[in-house]
Amino acid sequence: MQMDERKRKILRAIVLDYIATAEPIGSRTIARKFDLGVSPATIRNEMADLEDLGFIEQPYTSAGRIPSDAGYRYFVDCLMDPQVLSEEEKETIERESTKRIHEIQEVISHTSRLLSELTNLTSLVLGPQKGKSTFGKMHFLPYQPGQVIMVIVKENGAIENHIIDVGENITVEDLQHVAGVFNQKMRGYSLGQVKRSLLHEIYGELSRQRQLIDNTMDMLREILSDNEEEERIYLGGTLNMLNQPEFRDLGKVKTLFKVFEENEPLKKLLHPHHEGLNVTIGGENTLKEFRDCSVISATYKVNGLTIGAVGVLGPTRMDYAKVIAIVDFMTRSLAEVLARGKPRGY
Amino acid sequence: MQMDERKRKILRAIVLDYIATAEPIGSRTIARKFDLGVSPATIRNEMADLEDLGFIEQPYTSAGRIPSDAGYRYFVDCLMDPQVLSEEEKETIERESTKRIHEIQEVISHTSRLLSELTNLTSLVLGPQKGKSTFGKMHFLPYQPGQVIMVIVKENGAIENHIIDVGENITVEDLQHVAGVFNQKMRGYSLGQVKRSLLHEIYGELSRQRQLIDNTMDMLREILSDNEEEERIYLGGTLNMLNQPEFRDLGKVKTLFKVFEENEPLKKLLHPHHEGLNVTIGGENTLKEFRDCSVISATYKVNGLTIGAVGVLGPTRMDYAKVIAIVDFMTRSLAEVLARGKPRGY
DNA sequence: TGTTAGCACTCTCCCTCGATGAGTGCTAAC
DNA sequence: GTTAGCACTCATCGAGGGAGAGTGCTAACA
Repeated sequence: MQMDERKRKILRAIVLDYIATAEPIGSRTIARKFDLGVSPATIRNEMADLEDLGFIEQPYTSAGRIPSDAGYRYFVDCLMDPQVLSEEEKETIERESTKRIHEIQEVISHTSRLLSELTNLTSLVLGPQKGKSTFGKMHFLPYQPGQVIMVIVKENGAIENHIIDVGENITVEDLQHVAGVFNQKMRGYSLGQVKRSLLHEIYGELSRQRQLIDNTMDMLREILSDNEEEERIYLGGTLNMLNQPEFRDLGKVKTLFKVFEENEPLKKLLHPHHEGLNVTIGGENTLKEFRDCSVISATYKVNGLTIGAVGVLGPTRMDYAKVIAIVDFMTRSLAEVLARGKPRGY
Repeated sequence: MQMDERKRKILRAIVLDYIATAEPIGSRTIARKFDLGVSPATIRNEMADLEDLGFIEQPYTSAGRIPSDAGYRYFVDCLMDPQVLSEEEKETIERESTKRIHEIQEVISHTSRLLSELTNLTSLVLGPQKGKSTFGKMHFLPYQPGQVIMVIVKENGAIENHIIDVGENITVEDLQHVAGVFNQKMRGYSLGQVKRSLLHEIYGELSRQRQLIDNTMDMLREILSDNEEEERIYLGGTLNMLNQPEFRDLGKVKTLFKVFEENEPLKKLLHPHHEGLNVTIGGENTLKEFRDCSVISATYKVNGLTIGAVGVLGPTRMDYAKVIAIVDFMTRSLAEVLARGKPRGY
């Protein structure tokens, strides 16, 4: 048995209606709502075929049909009318993206909020991967007696400062000397790359300031370690899930929200199978908690380099066309923002 | 009608049982579970009195009784056995608090997590109020061509850095001069306090670096404005609410979680009526969303100065004795941690 | 051969009804 | 003042039945 034009039309009708109403739909209703020019009986026959093909299923005997994961997949791949955003929506996104932005955090939280507001679903945003956390330059500034501020500029432009104890009898010259040696020896290295020999050299040149060096190295270790914290995924609009009829069950809500508190599963959800836009439907998700959910995700690039991803999580019964359009537009807008005014910190 | 010893015993039994089971309790069950030496009928009479006094109520005719807000209040004020934490619990808290802590953020998130884990309720933590954000000292460091890093040390010890554009033709001497003037004129002032005359002076002395001054002032305005962001309340264990039978209703969950997303209502919840430990029961909360909830909150001090507050939010039917003990112990532990190794940023 | 009308059948949903049981308030006896 | 007895109330639960939506099958039709 093969798909023909009429079967396609009927499948399309079923998916569209189910997305809109969340109710199983029967042959009679299809005939009434969608003008297919055939009687309910004919539609019934076709529906039996579509069920054999695995595209639709019945929650129970003599209920209407609902799309299966495969049905949604076929719909997304072959049946869906690509949608363009309304001017209003485009404007909302662009208005946000023209705001001046200082910190990468702000970009992420804006994006996340916008995505969830526009889709009424939950948004996932993976910020730009930090550039390699390699040592750029170091400065010391006076702070309290016995303490100095160590300012580290990484090669990716991020700046961090920490206070370190130096003891009372360190002079400004000592500090300048230490900073000078570090700046000369360590530029471009991450801490993992600092070889023993290099350490040796540093300790050799700075034997007098032993304790200062130790403290400095401790801090550097912390700052330059590729902190996995950075890969945190930002969630937005989790409460929107509560509005979905498929989450009327408190147990489901609980397991879902529990997963939201962890980072790893979300990362898995967002990590793309390939570059560009991904649609993952229901059981295609590896995690069983999300077998009723779909994810539309997309990576974004700056200067031809993929640096992050955004996504939208919703029930399998989501408005794919619309969400895809939003995610697509959003990644473009985001890439633009990042390319234009490179915010600090990545 | 007055409370007597037997009425007190019965009220205590009702509250204790309802806290444990979340089920209305009847005279027969009280007689069976609690050995009061009187028959159910006697208890019934007393319960009628307690209802007249407003301490208990019936969800519907011929159901058992449950404590009213006033009943809980009487219980907390007069009937409750103060509880001491188990050694195990004390140890858990103290183990956490001996960890070395760098950032105030970490202290807050630890506290929040611990509180919600120990109580199985939702925790609220208001971090130490930042000290006055007055200008301490300023440094400039080289960054990119045309940009410098401005490092601001506030008088409360917090350090922030920002990048500002300076144009190509600024020399190191110019920068030093600017920093010098600011350091001399502005120490100890918050931005609101910078008088026109002072600004005048600064502009007068630095007329050559007009643009740099403008940019610097912009940044300072941002950094020194008493950012209300700082007063954010940290929530922990919000999901614990889902385990409470009183939130089996999805509608309630939704409104509750919606409030959780805002800051102002939570602040109101936590802001103490008086120093030390506060118990706010049900309708005593001003917000209607929390009329089924109670809050145990407490302020904490460092050097005799109240600097923040923690709290636990749960259904009115919570184990007051235990939660009070935990919150109390926690604030002490927190004060200790903060007094010992003063983390940066407040 | 594909399409359609008719029809019996199935299954959920919702309402009603009665039994059950917990708990009460009242009364009268102790 | 306390207690036993009793009639009464009301939520909960399960069974039963009607309504309604939808199906699959069959036979007639183009």
